[in-house]
Formats: sequence, C-alpha cells, structure tokens
Amino acid sequence: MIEPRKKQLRGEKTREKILKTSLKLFSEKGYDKVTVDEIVKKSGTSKGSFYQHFSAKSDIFLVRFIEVDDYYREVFRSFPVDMDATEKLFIFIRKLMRFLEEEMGKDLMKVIYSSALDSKEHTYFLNSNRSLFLIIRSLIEEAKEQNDIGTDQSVNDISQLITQSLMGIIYHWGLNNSEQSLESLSIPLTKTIINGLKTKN
Amino acid sequence: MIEPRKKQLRGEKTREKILKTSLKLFSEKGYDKVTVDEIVKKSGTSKGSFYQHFSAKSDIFLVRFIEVDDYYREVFRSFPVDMDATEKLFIFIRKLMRFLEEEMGKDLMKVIYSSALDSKEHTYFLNSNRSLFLIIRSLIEEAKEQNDIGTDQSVNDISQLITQSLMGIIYHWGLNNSEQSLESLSIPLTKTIINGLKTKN
DNA sequence: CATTTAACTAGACTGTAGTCTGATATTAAA
DNA sequence: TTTAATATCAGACTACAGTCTAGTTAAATG
Repeated sequence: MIEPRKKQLRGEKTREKILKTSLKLFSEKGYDKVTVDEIVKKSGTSKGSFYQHFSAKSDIFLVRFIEVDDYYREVFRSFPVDMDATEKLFIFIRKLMRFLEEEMGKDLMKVIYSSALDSKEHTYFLNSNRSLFLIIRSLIEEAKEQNDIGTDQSVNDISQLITQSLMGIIYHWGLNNSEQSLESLSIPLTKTIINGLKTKN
Repeated sequence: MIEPRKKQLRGEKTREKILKTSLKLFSEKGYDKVTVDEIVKKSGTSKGSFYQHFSAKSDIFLVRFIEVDDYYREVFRSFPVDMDATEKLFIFIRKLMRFLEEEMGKDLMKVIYSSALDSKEHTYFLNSNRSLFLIIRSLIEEAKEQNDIGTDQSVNDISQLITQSLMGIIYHWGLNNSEQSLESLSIPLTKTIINGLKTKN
C-alpha cells in the first residue's frame, strides 16, 4: 500500500516552485540576466534546495528538453505507413525544427548548446541526441529497404551525418542574428543531403 | 618619421607575456583548470593588464584562431588551376578539419564554440566564419560555371548549407568523446553533400 | 516508543571571471 | 616648459555560480 510520502511531496513542491519561477524569470529577463539568488528569493526557497533539485542553473532548461523527446516519438508515430522513408525524414526534420524554434526558443537552445560543451553532465541533451539518432537510424534503414538510398554508406554513417547536420543548422541559427526561421534555414541542407543519398557516389 | 613608441612597445610586451603564459598553462592543465589569477601571477603582470589586452579569458584562444584564416587562404591558393571545383571543395574541407584538430585541438575548439554562443563579442570567430563563407562561395561559383552543380539552389544557399555542415561536424566532434578524428568524421557528410549538389533535385 | 537514517532546507562561504579606481609613465598640445 | 590627454598597469572589489555544513523533519527499524 502506498503511503502519502509527505517529505517527498514537499520536495516535489519546492522543485516545482523553483522550476516555475525560473522559467518565468528567464522568459521575462533572459537567461543570463537572472541570478540563482533571485530565483531562490522570488520562489521563497534557498540555494540548498535549488542545488538539491538541479545540478546547475542551465539544468532548468534541460528539464524542458524532455518534451523534445516526446515530440520526436509523436511525429514518428503520426506518419502514414505508405509514405516514402526519405519523405518522412524530410518532414520529420522540418517539424522538429519548427518545434525547437517555437516551443523551445533560441535563448534556450543557445544555453543548451553552449553548456553541453562545458560539462559532461548534460544527460538529457545527450539522451535526446541518442533517441534522435535512433529515430533517424530507423528511417534510414527503412529507406534502404525501399531502395530509396543508392549510396553504399553504412546506416550508422548516414545517421551520424544527419545528426551532425541538424546540430550544425541549429548551432548556426543560434549564432546568427538573422530573423530567418530555423525551419527555412534547414531546408536547403536537408534537401541536398537527401538528394545526395539517393544516387550512387 | 616613425618614433619608437615606448609606451606602446611596453604594452605589446606584456600582451605577449600574457599570451605566451596562458597558452603554456592551458596546454599543461587544460583551459578551465587555469585561472586568470594564475596567469597574471605566473606572467608577472596583473588583472588590469590582462583585461587591458584581452576582453575575456576565452579571447586568448580567439587570437590563435587568426591562424585559421591564414590557413584558409594558403590552402585556397595552393590548388592547381585545372582542378574540379567540387574536388577542391572536398579537399579544402578535409585539410581544414585536419588543421583544426591538429593545430587547434579539441579543447580550444570547444571553448570557442561554446563562448561564441554566450557573447556577442567574438569578432575573430565570426570574421573567420565570414572568410570561410567567402571561400566556399567562390568555390561554389566556380563549380556552377563548370556545370559541376546541377541543383538550382542559389550560390548563397549552397554556401550557407556547407557552412552549417562544417559547424555541425565540429560541434558534434566536440561533444562526443569518441577517439575518431575530425577529418574522418567529416568525410561521409561532405561526400553526400557534394553528391547531392551534382544532380538535380 | 526510541533511535537511527536520510531527504530536504537554510544560508554562510568559496572560487573565479570580470570591473573599477586610481597611480604612473609617455606623448601631444599650448 | 607646463599642462593636458592617454595608454598602461596594479590590485582591491563586485557579482554570481556552485559548495559545504549544520539543522529540521519525515520515514524506517528494532
């Protein structure tokens, strides 16, 4: 029988308070204008609690990144069975890009991309990449079965090359101040790659 | 007549001392194990001097990044006139990757890529990207003239897509702890893209 | 019940990048 | 020559992320 774990519940509650306050403040003032001291003050908690629940300031964003995983799977499931694998791939990437821009935002993506390079900790981002990799992998396998891919490159190489591209598109977008959408920025490269996979080289 | 500017000369000298000491320490202990205090102590200068000459700790690395520009141009000049533009592009990228790994190193590249996302200051990196973009652009123009590119995408789009890819390859390499060389990691994507550019889509 | 264990919290403290103020030395201007 | 302007430098100081220690309260054990 499950007892109501009061202590755990209280912890969950402060965690939520911190999370909510952080996200609110970040969106109001931008990530690096907000200090951890401000967060704990405004949320009525403390540094101790903050670092009990999150291992770094940037971790707050990582938590939001879980949603990305869910979204991957959702898009993946939504494809009609008879669609070409390469078309699926193309659409998958476009949707992903739109999602990242609209639901996550550039500020968040920049923080994640930057902090991922600094620490070895960022499990969600790395995990997320792993599941992204897996989805791409299965699409590539499917495309190979359909003979939609003429290259003799291995499934692994192809999946990796696509992962690299996605990171490049996002990184490049984060760096530049142009107003172009991430989705539109992603199209030329995606097209070229898919085109390049179709024929022998 | 050029007077010997004593003051300027002195400044140049401390700048060099700081630069040399920093680079030495970074290579000995790794970037983030070295503090600015240690640098100024070991180089017999001061915080004031450090920030007089560099606007951030990571700026030290940015300075080394100038060499990359020189290298671009050198490789670019070294191509025989009768070589295919797409082949030039392929070789250019491989050489660049080898250079970045061997002469710059992963630690430096990670710091540059990470800090570029944080500040708006990083002129060298951005400039470097601009000149990289220009070189790629001219290679693409050349390839179009030689009818080596069958796509109807614009020169700009193509150059951008290649820039994105290069960043993606480097970022991905910086993130992963595999021992694979940057050069070998770059080959599948580069091949696929060039292949994709050759035929209509 | 009594005692031990452990999750949770508070906030003082540490480490370090970057700023500020003022001193000194050099060049330019009057 | 005197004075003003400016580049360079020193190091105290600030800001802020993250750590540490101790205290509290809930749960597990006997």
